Amino acid sequence: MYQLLIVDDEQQIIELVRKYAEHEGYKVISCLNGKEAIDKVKNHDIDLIIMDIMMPVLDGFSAVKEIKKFSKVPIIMLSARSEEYDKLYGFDLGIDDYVTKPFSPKELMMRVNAILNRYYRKNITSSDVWTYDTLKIDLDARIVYVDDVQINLTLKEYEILVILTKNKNIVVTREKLLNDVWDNLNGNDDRTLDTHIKSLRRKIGKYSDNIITLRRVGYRFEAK
Amino acid sequence: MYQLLIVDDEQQIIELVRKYAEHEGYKVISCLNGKEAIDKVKNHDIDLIIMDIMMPVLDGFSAVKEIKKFSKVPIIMLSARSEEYDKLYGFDLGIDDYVTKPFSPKELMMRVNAILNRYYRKNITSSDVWTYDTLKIDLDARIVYVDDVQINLTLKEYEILVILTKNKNIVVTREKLLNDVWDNLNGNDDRTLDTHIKSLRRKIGKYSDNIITLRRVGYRFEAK
DNA sequence: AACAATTGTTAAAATATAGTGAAATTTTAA
DNA sequence: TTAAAATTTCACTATATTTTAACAATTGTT
Repeated sequence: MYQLLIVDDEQQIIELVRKYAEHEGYKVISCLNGKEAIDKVKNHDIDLIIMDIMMPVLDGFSAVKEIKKFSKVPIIMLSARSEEYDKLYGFDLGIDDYVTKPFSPKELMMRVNAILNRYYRKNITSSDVWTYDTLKIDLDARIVYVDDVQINLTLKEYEILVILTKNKNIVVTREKLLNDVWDNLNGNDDRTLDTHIKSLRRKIGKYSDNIITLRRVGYRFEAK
Repeated sequence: MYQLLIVDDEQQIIELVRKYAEHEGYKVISCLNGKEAIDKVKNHDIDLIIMDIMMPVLDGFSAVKEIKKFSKVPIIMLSARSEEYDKLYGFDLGIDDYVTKPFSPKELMMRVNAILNRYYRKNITSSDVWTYDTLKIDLDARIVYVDDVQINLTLKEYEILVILTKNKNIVVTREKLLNDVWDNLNGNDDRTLDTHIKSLRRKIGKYSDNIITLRRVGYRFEAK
């Protein structure tokens, strides 16, 4: 479960966002200014910050600058349209997104979801077992089972399978696979990827048909 | 996928922005002055323009004035710092945002994202599905359904359908389709496009009549 | 109505792309 | 160092996709 930190000097805003965030299944903690926010990030396991810019004691900019020194937590900034908007320009603070006030809480939540998905997609691999029917991928142990029988995948085969299943029902382009599985992006026109797909398909047996080929695009792991 | 048009007489700037924009997943086309920009907007499916003001042949203001006559595409203007008069003038033209040079490409991208999200009211979550009656286009999975039955479209068919539905109730010229779906604009007088339209219509069955032919102009996807 | 211009239709040809299997090469582990 | 495993390469095959081309149908114009 993800934990959000909401930083705003208006209690009303905090409660509004809290309501929506909790409805989405997030845990919420909050505080009223940048100084408190720094403390919270130091002492809690925060997954994402929603921070206002104009606040007493310590403003959003300064807080972000400070937080970025010791944390990589993604941040969404809130700002009133005219004044603070321009301040964002010129600062390369590494903010992930920003939303101007007044905002729609629903849209804010969509952005929160998007960032959390994007940001933590790769980290989800820790301590998790991914299952589709009787295809099981133990990401900790790096073992794949089909019908409870362990199958031996090579590094490349395994990485391809993980990328495809992590993006189940989403097309993964050839280019993305080449970039992700292979460090060097060759202007690749040999059959390396195809060959690995082939051996992967052979090894996962009855699930080979779940790896759909999309000509001129890439592959998609199809899961109901 | 959104397509950006970058208009600047400095090739360096174009390449800088292109690099960031492509990294964000945008498709980029570019040109060097306002006159070319007008042509590009007429003949390509552009979702947002990033345009410099000071350019030879035709400056940014004149180009915007012209483009606004026939298109609602959102525009971000670029300009050298401290041209306050220019700034005001620009906003009068219905420009969506304004960035002064030198700018941070990351910040520019944030503004691009913000405008595209606001303008097209599209969510940035992972489930991007366009629906008209029982015609459903899952853009992530690249799957099209009619009456909940998956239909298989080739790359070209799919791209044509996406462009048409993205511009629902708006004419997409033949030339736009040829430019957008095919990289190379042949002085095309064969029946390639028609053939693809034909097979697309066949595949989408009862929705084939929603693709309206406009003689000498192009096609329009008609949605109530 | 006659004609020109444009788009629709069809099947076949041409092209592009992914799949395959074996061999060559590189990496890894013993 | 050597054998085995993993990976890449490559020629070839299979197949899907795209284009071509000839002709038909439709629409617009006079």
